[in-house]
Amino acid sequence: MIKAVNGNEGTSESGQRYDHKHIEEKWQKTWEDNKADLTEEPKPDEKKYYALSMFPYPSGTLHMGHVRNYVITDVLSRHYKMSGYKVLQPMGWDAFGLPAENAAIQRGINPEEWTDINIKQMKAQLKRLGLSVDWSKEITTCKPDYYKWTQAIFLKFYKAGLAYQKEAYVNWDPVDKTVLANEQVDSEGKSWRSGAIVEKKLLKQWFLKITSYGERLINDLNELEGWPERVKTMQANWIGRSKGACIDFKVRGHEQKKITVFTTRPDTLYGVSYIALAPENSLVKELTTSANKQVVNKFISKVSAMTELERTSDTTEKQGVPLGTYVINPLSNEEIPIWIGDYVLDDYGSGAVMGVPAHDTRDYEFAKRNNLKISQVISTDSNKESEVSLPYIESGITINSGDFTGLDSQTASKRIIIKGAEEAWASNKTQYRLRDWLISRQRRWGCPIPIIHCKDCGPVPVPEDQLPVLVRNSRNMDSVSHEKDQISTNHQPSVNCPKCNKEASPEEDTMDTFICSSWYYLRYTDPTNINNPFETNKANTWLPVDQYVGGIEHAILHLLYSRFFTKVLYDQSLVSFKEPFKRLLTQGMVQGITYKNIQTGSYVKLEDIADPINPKDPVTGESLSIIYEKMSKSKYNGIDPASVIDKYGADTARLFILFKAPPEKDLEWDDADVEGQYRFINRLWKLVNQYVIDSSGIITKDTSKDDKLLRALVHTAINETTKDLRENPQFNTAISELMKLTNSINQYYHKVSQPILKEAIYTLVSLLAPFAPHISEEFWITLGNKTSIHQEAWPIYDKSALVKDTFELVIQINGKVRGKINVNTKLEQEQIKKLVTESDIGKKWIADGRIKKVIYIPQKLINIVC
RNA sequence: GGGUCGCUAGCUCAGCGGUAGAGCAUCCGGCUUUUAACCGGCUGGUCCUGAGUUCGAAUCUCAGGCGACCCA
Repeated sequence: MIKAVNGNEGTSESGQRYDHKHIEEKWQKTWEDNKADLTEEPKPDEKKYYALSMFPYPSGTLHMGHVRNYVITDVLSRHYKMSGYKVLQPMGWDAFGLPAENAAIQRGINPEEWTDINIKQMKAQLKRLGLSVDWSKEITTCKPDYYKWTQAIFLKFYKAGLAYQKEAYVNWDPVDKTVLANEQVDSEGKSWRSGAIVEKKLLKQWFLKITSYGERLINDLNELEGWPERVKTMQANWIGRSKGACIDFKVRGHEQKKITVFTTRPDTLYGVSYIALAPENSLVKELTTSANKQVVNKFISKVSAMTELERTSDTTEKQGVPLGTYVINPLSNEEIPIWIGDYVLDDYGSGAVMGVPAHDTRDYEFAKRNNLKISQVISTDSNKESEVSLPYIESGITINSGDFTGLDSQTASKRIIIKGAEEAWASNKTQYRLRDWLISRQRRWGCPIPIIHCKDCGPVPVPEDQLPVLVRNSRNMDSVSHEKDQISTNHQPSVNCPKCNKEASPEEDTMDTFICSSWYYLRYTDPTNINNPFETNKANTWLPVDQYVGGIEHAILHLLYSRFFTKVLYDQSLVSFKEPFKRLLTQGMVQGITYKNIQTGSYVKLEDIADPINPKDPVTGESLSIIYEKMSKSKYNGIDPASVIDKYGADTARLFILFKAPPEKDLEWDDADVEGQYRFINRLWKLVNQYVIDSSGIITKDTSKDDKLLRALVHTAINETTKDLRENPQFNTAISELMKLTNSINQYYHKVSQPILKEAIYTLVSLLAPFAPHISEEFWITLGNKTSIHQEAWPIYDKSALVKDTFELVIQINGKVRGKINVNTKLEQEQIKKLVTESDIGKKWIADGRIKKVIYIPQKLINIVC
């Protein structure tokens, strides 16, 4: 169905200068009036394309990273729409979170009003980009009509046993004053949001059982063919599957007690010289002899003050103290001392490790420091004990291992576990690094956890017909402190227990905002449903997302959580797919030029620099380095999208950001290149308008010989551009093709017949449409069409257009290019060989006519070896 | 330390067994309503290094160098 274009478009700007402001405003209004971007549901025989951008936090200002993200998604949406697909391209707001709450606390503003104002601002900025987003699907996670369903989904998890409360040592962010999930703390122990070093606190918190899905989350990565390899690797590393064994050590003198360790190297069992327990391990107290009690307690309190990073880092010294008790090695019957070590964590594995100093780096350091025995049990060769330097952590051949000596590591491990299984002290075990997802947040501006705590019944879910549990006190959040203990004294009015009806208290914490974003892509398919989070049919129609576009910073966090949610909903038969995002594109950063003083580390504003070619620090006079870094206020290198659109228009901004670099790479902002794109549009403007003038008066010429050449170039451009938009999108090369085609048309303009020229111009405008939607629409109308270019069909590649009568044959003699000749395509290899040997080039380079071998690549080249 | 990805014209990147290319910038010429725009044209490359495979390597293999990111 082709919609007629209404409005004031009948008057084109033909012949005048390119006025981007006027054209873009006109078309944005026309599209909105015509509801051009409403989603059409695909009929059973129609193909669908779900193009999704990671939705933004409504900070109020659009930055270049957003622009890049949404323009990429829009180009794909527009292309697939022209290619006959029914397309869903929605947009929404990840609207709960700290900036609104901090604004509320600091300035006494209502966080909801603050958020609404920001959304309004950002939406207006977004609309200037000319995105074909269907705004009727808009969702906002902080609105009750959305978070009601976040709560309903939480209760589904709860009822399935996937949400539970536990007292544990958790990551506490002292700046944002809330706990964090493990995924939200980086490898340096810093909060992903505030950058503060997190502390450990013992608190009772809500968790989601993501560990139950660890195996499926890692296995199904294999199905994600359209994901970047590095994102899959990062997720696999995060989940951290290791296959090994559990081994029980009996405690001497406590025959009923045993210590279980997990190890990936059962083959080193003969080399165990100590067992190290986590200081928090519950066995520590009863296994400590009275003589050792004092040092052990002292050590425990020392460790409790350390961060996880300090305890496990490679660079810190491994410390520990002995308990004074011993275990028995089940294989060698040797007595082995029990220690506690700072590098052993209680919540990983069983909170105990077997120390094999000869074959593990950290065990080696620990043994060296504490004078423990180091016995080598693995070597490269069964006879050469001294050949390897310790610690030797590779697998190899067992030595000094009793009945298991002389085996390779793999065989030894297998046999040792079999023996251990027979004697009931060992078993195979797969261990994951992934831990359960801590979702409680001690914040107000988040989705409330729909649980009521009753003294008699314990935690009780809020009945579904009473959802949503509304955000509390949002009107005067400024008056409320956020320390957990102070919130308690500032208690909410009590509620009644849904089970026993006695007085009870509501859960005070809110959910991690990553919960809200773990299912939003489903809500887009059915955003106004008042009975369910979404209708299963609708979700199954549109999902999985065909192309997801967003930043690499969510490689683990959001993408892992969303995959987890999808699998849970799949298990509850609410969706029919196991993975939400078929293809993922992680776009690179947009970087701005910075002038940095390397000595002082400070950044200098461009306006403070006298000579930008040879920049000097205005204070110290030192030379400044010119480097590109992610745009930010503190580096004075930000470019405001609004100012670029004002000056050059959205089409130029779109072309620049797409052309400058492949989508997954970082992009360096360069004003000169922006102007280059603006000039490109101006060249197009002249070409199209000149053609309109000429075509109205010109009588069709006879078909000339150049027709074929231009037509071949046109269809090459169709083919290349289409390939660049499919499979592995490369917008930079696609736009480069459009520039080449423009140059070709100018070159052949006066040499070809009218129908061929028309095909070339029409094709060029169609191919341009997804990239520069406003000017393409303008061109289309200027050319005399009455419908929207965005409703037209994508040009179809005609392979036969590329068939030529002659081709340029490259002549190689002994693999070196010596010349080229024009050859009729009908000639066979023998005829060509004759032609070449008799040519001037052949005569010159073929010595004495002795030809050893001829390699002929049809239509391309001939290589004569002599 | 491990993993992933890069290294091609001044810059940003294509090409991934068969003549090394595009855009921008530079330079030259033309034109005009000359602090500049536009049009046309020319330059410009040990394809990071070394070895191997091949009739032929930017492209495949191996080793090394440099850089980015992630994990430890």
